[in-house]
Amino acid sequence: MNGERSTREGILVDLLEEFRACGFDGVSLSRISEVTGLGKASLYHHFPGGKGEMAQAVMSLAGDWLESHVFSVLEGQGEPAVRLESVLLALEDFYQQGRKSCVLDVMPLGGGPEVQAAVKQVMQRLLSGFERLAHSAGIKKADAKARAESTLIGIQGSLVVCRGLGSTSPFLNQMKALRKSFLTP
Amino acid sequence: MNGERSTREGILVDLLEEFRACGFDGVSLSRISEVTGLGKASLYHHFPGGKGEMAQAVMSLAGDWLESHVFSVLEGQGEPAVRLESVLLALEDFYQQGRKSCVLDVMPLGGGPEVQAAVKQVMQRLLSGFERLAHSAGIKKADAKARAESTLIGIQGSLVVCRGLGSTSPFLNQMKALRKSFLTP
DNA sequence: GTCTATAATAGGATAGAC
DNA sequence: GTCTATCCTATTATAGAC
Repeated sequence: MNGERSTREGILVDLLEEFRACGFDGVSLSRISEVTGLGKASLYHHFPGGKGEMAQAVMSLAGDWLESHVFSVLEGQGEPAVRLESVLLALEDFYQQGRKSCVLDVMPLGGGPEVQAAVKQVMQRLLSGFERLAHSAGIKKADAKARAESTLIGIQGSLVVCRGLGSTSPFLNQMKALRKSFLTP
Repeated sequence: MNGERSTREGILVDLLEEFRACGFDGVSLSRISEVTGLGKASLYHHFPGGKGEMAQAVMSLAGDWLESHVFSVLEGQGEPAVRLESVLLALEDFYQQGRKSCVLDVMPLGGGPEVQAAVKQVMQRLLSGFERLAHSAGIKKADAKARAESTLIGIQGSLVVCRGLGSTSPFLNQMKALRKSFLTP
């Protein structure tokens, strides 16, 4: 159960944790009822659309978080190296050094068309954001695009491998590699 | 429904497709009954342990496939470049150029301890196999280890991104990158 | 080995009182 | 806004005939 009980925002924090830990199909309303401390009927008061709406709201929350911690930095101004470091620190925090899975990985299966559309949109924005960061550091367009794709792949893949191995080092190694080579010509 | 109907092997091929498309929690026995053309009771004849045993059997099938198409090559003899190409072709076929998800990604969530152990074991074997291939091409141990990890991450990550974007190019780009740089000093 | 039928449970969702 | 109680359906699983 979260600190901010009973507000939609407080519930959403719990929902995000559950959904990214178990995936859409792996989360049950009974379980959500437990972790939030709210009865099922109360959950339907906050999310009349049921589990599907909860999933969409979680994607929306993740999108908001990315907006303020990642997109705004990637698409903003300032030293490329500083912006990169800021984004990587945010990601390390969000994924808890590789202990937590990514909603972009676990939500599409079973999540319905709206969730899948949200996943696609977020991935595209991440790609263009990283591309822009690389480009603003003087890296040529085609190369910047390739680096952005490799970066998204590296984040997602390392989280998958961390989950499979029960280790955080693949993610941490990946972050290290990005620091070393993302902006290097 | 598969060609080899009613044999455990034939059923398993269908099971693999379902499980990797929907994940453990996303697959229902009704659905399995549909795609195999067998009644639920018949499924329990082949897999007395139910859904959990089916999942373990699928991991086992995937393991067998990897054994003959990937592990045996990575751990075998021959020109490194030839072995690499052989493995990459096998993977492109298995994942249908990026259209199919990997069980190592989608099965751990909900799959139970046995499935998770199988995932871990397979990932470790892939890591040591790719490391060995790199090492046999004259790449130093630490570098070979890092390349192996990046390779597994690249495969898993690109499949996640393909699924999210509804495109096969991330996976195909990743394969191209491996061909270009995995064995390059 | 496969079927029909059925049990037992869990899941998502709603009604209506407070 | 939250609760208890309930509904309906889907799900996993089994029994027993053929």
